[in-house]
Amino acid sequence: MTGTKAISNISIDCIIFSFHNDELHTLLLKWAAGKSRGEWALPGGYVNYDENIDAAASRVLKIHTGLDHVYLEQLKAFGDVNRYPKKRVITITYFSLVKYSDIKVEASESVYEVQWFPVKNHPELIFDHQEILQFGLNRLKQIVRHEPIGFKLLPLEFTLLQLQSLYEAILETKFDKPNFRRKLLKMKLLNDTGKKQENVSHRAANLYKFDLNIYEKLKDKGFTFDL
Amino acid sequence: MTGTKAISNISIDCIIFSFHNDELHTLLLKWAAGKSRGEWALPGGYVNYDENIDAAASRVLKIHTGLDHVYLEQLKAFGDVNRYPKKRVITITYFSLVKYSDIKVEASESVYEVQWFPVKNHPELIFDHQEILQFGLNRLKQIVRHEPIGFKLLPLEFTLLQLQSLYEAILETKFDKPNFRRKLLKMKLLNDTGKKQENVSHRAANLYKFDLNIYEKLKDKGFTFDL
DNA sequence: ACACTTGTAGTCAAAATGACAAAAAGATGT
DNA sequence: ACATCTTTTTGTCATTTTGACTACAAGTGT
Repeated sequence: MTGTKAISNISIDCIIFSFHNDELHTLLLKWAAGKSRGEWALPGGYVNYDENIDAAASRVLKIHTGLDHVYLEQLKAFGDVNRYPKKRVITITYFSLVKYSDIKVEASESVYEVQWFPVKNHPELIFDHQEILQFGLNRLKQIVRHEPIGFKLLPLEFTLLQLQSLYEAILETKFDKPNFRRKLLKMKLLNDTGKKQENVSHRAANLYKFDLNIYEKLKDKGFTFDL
Repeated sequence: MTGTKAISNISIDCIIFSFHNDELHTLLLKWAAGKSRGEWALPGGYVNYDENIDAAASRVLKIHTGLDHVYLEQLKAFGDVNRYPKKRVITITYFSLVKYSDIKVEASESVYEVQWFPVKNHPELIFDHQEILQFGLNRLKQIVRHEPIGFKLLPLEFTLLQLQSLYEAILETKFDKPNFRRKLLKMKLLNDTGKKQENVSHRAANLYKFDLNIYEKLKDKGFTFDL
């Protein structure tokens, strides 16, 4: 409470998910200073006294990705006594879904090394961050099946196969292509843009757009997105 | 850090759900001392320095219900700057599902008045507790549809109609009786106890028991409980 | 014996699902 | 220009699931 504005025992950690190369990725950073130099960790920071925790999470996210106004949702508070070795710190974790193309990873401060890692193949993480990431993955699996948020990981316009690959990566299953297409189109949540894929060496697929408005309307009428 | 073991800026609040009289209820308590005397609130308390947050939640739950080893899950951390008027306190909320018959409400300390209220008709709550309760209700709606936890609100042995009423209360819908029965029985998660209802002035219904073991096995094989 | 209440079984058309087959649309190479 | 290859897109079909009912069964209470 002297010069610092930060609350010393409450931190924020963010899992930042993106999807590219047919794999789900998460953004990790390597500490360049202090005792934990060289260790990989989730992006994080402390909550300030005059700052709501959601605002703190947004700030942390912005610092590390440059992004604002992104999907960001609280995951869980982790507060085991010894989760942080130096002192008792409870961390409130968030997870965020971003479009890979929106982020330029090299733009971060020089103190950190920042890198995307496939969630199925990433370096060891510091403290309880591995547990946090695992929890986030499970939560993502849950949510993605019952709410149409997968779209936030894709470009605005996408093909049905991209969408399918996304779900296959997250849910760790395979779908039948014609059936997946049928199911999604029947929901009427996708708008045909009329455009087609470009620069592919085969028949170009149609590009679709997710229509949030329609979804909101259907939801009011009792519709629930499922799988 | 002098005489008190409590961390002064991190609290716990619990939503305790139970089901009776065909309605979902939550346990509230009235403060008997201090500035907020006479106001209704969710059961809560502070986290101790040497205590994991989950343990703190269990302790709080036990203090107010006498119950141990109950379904208890973290809901969300609430941390708006001004949520608590006196100072900056972040509260980590939990929700619990208990069997009504397991709890004797009058057993609590004399400083509090403790009472069950239907979630659709309860007094005004202090601070942001109304928001917390609302969030908990929504979360319950979500979870109950995709995981078989509704059973934790019922006696060990229950009739299909009790189960149906429970779901109707939580989800705020009506189901067709024969269809609901068909669906649930097809899941094979209910064991017929052979016993029947007693002391009812009509045909006695069969009593069933939820089989957690079978559920775990099916889940491993990819089964998901749905609605 | 009768009505009354609630539980339980069964019917039936419509919709959804899962497993395919086949046609269509480009791109590429000869 | 043509055949070939790849991926998209459209269809088919048997099976399962759903939703809306009807009918029957088992008890109570009069």
